[in-house]
Amino acid sequence: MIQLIRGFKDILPGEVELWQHIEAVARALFADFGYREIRVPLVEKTVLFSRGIGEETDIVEKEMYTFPDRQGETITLRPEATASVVRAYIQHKYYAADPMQKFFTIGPMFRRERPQKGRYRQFYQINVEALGIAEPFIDVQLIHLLVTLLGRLDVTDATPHINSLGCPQCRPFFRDALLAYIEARQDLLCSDCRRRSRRNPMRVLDCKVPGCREAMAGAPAITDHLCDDCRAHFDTVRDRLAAMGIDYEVDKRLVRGLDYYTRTTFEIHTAALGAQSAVAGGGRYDGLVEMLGGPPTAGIGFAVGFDRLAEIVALQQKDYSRPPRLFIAALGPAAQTAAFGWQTALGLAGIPVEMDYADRSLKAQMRRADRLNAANVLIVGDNELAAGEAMLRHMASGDQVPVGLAGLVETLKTRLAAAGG
RNA sequence: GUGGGUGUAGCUCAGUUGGUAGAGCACCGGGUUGUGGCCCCGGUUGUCGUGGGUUCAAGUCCCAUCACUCACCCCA
Repeated sequence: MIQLIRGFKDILPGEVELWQHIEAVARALFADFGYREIRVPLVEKTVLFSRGIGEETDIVEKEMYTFPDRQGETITLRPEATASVVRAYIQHKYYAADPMQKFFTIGPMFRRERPQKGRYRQFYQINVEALGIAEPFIDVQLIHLLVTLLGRLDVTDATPHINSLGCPQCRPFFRDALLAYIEARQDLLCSDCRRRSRRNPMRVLDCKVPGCREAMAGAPAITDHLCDDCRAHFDTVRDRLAAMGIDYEVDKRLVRGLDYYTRTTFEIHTAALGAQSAVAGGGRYDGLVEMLGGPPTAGIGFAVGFDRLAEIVALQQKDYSRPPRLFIAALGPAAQTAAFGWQTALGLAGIPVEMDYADRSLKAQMRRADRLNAANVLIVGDNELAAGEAMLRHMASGDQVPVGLAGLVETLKTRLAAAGG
């Protein structure tokens, strides 16, 4: 038997309907706010990600699926979507005609991590990106969209955590202050933190090791070191969120793993998935367009972890399946032939109908109708084809299923109840 | 990359100090029935994850390996 690759998974019928539901809710919401779908390739030149995400991130250093194609060029399965969307924005010169562009995209990403709950090597994200809008309104809108999306999916325990990472003007001052603080407490930190303190001291802030948390409790907060512009931006975001009635928490430990983030960052966590608690996250990346070769352009976006979101929504145990409206239990060769014709006609009329393609016992066919959760069952023998035709006309002409037509059709539940439980 | 747990039928699992592989559900056929639920009878399904080793004998003990899973790490 050939098995699928470690960390990859099948999304089977039954689960797919839930994914479709989530997608439909997301698409409708984004469309209502003027976000347009963009579909970008799954494979890009490696340099797009190494430059966009950051050479020294874990993603680029050890998690990307990178390989040479036949001509020897090094290409990579996309580990995230933002870099590709920004690349498309630059390549198609959106900045020239109208720099303000709002996109969304939904699709698979690839990272070679060790699989665990809510984490796969091929995972799906819902991405929203807004380019060319520097004003804090858009930060607020994205957080609002995220909260609304989760709300419409009945995800309740989701509060946005927000922070500001500052900008290239003010972050160096904070970084210095943080480094000084960390260096004074080197021996209190775990080995991971001592290692990463040099390269990315901000990551020490969100280390989960108790000793580190303790040692970092009094660490300087980025929000105390923001320049005037960044401070004003962050204050406006907070004011507008409050004005919209969105509950949020300022989390000064909130830093993000990708190098391109600036100013506003946000995450949404949930307790439903154990350690993989982040279900969505995003932030502003005002330098990224320029870094990838475009003109200086503001940018902000978020990603929703689709797999995790689907697992959370699945906990609600709602039924998104679309069972057949009718099951035709045909007894005898003539009835089978007629039933096949009816299934075709009703299917073309938009009414999903199931049947056994084999002339099996009524018991076997009824079991299958039950398993498929068919709304109605038509039992028809070789001598009852005329009644079946009448049934067909009724169903094809309107939504109403005539119950009890010639005694042939009844809902399963009615029949079972009549049989006396 | 590191650590823990788990691998036996389609599913959930049992399997004693090592002695020829089991149950329930599901599936298929039949009986009963107002041709169906319930009930009754019968039947199919396994390279016991894989490969080695110990042994007269391994699902069981040992080693390796793979997969799944949870956590670390990282991230959404």
